[in-house]
Amino acid sequence: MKRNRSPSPQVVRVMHALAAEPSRWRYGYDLGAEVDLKSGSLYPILVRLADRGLLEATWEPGPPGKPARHLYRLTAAGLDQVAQLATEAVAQRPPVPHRRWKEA
Amino acid sequence: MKRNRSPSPQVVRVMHALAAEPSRWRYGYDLGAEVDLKSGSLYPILVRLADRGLLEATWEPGPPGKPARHLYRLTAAGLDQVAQLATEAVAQRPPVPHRRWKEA
DNA sequence: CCGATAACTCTACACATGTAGCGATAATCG
DNA sequence: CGATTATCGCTACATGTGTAGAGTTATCGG
Repeated sequence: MKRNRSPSPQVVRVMHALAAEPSRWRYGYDLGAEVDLKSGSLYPILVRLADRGLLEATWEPGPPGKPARHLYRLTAAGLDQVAQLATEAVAQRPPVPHRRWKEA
Repeated sequence: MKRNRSPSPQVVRVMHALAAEPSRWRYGYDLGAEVDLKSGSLYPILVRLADRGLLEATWEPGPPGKPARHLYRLTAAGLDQVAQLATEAVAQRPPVPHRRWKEA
C-alpha cells in the first residue's frame, strides 16, 4: 500500500533552504553543508523530492578534475508545499487532534 | 640549484605499472590501487613525471556526477627510462661505487 | 665528509556524487 | 489499540581528482 508520510524535520530543513531563494539552483554538497546533512541522507531526500515533482533537477558540467554538479530547485508544487508547511506550523496551537499532510 | 634525484621506489612502482602495457591510458585512482599509493602521494608523482616529459596526459570526459579522469601514459623517453632502470638493476651487483641516474 | 636545501613522500583535507544495507519510525487496516 | 510493513534516515563505503603543509631524504658544493 502507498503511504503518505508527513515531511520529516530533515526534509523540512532542505525545503526551507531551497525556499530561501527559490529561483536559485542549488547542489547537494552545498545544501548538505547548510542544512547539516551527510550525503547519504541528503541525496536520497533530494531524489525523492524530485520524484514527487517538488524539485526540478539539472546538471552543471563542472570543470575538469571535479565532478559535475547535480542542481536542484523548487517547482511551483514545491513552493506550495513549503507554504502549506508554514501554515500548519501556525495552526499547530489548537488541539485539533493530529491532522497531517494531505495529498493535493 | 637544480638537483637530480634517482627515482624513488614509489616512482619506480608507478613506472613499472605503466610500462606493463605502454599503449594503455591509465588514470590515478586505478593506478593508486594497483601500486598502493594514496592520492596525495600518487598525483604529485604523476604530475612531476609528466613535467619531465616521461608521461603524456589527457582528459577523459567522465559521466555526470563523477569527475573527469586524468589519463597518463609513458612517452618514449619514459619507456627508455624504465629500460634504463632495469639495466641498472642487473648492474647493481658489481661494486661500482654508487652510480646514479644520469640525465639523458 | 658535511651541511644547506631542493626534492620528495605522506597525512589530512576539500570537493562532489551516489549506493547498500540496517535499524528506526510511522501510516494504515483490522 | 496494536501489528504490519512501507518509507525513511544514517553509517559506511566507493569513485575520482587534487592541494596544503609537515616532515624526511639525499644531492651537490665546498
